[in-house]
Amino acid sequence: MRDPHEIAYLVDRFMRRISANLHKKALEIDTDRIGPFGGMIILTLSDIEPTPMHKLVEQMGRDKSQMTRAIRSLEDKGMIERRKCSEDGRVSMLQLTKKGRLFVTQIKKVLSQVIDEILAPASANERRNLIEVLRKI
Amino acid sequence: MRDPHEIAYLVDRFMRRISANLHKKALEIDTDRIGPFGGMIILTLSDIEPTPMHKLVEQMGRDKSQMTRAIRSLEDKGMIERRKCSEDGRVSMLQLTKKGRLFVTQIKKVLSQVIDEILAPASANERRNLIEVLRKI
DNA sequence: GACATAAGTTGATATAGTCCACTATTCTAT
DNA sequence: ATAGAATAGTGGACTATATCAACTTATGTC
Repeated sequence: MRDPHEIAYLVDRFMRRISANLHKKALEIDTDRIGPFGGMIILTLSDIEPTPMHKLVEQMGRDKSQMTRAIRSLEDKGMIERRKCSEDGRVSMLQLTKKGRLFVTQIKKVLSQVIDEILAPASANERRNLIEVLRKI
Repeated sequence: MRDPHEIAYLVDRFMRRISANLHKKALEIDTDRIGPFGGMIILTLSDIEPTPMHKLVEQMGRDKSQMTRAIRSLEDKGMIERRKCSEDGRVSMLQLTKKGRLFVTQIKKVLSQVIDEILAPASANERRNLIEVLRKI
């Protein structure tokens, strides 16, 4: 690695481009003002639901108090449902509502466009490798 | 690409791990409470200084008003110097102070440790490819 | 010189992240 | 069986980042 910080810089740029492009394109579908963080939660949830909150926190690497508030906001907007876990009185199980699931399909559509645009300069092979390495680490 | 959002998710995780690990290790050297954004600015600046502010804004993909404030804060902490450009009365030229440059060498040291740890599971070849693809896009 | 444009600043507001203390459960070891 | 540790989630206070629009000053253009 030539410059130790170059990779941090590149990854930051990459993430930032995704956010910026997504923001532009998602304005029309994000009628409830879910925002990027909310969108990320819903996407993650769609992979692992139903799930207790602490799993989501772990998966996303966020602070739990932050998650509490974000979840409540999404609940208020009708995207997420929470119910008490019967086996463990401490945990809330989270899952998407019908509205939430519909929203997920919309975000995925837009997101895949955005990612596709950004990855355009890379060959199919390079993309595969990129994803593989990212998974590994 | 199997899941359109997987890559966004992976990149986010990657960036987040860098930030979190860096945060832990950088507490001792960040005596002035520069913070992650400030650190990023100083690193970027070390590559392109001296530079007008709008170049920095462009390079980092941030909002210019945000940059104004961050720069002033770094100036107050003695990391950055700004002087008027003689050719164009509108632009401020930015460059690191001696203190700023010293700080850069410290961050780089810590950052390279962090990146190295995170990239540990990837082979040298994979790392090279990763960086190359990121540069391309 | 009138006018559009660009660099940077300021204000207001919104969103995200951090840290700590707290409650209510559940687990563990005696 | 129960005292004490650990875990899931909540709430408060605070800081850091981000966004957007209005504004000032200086440059370029016609």
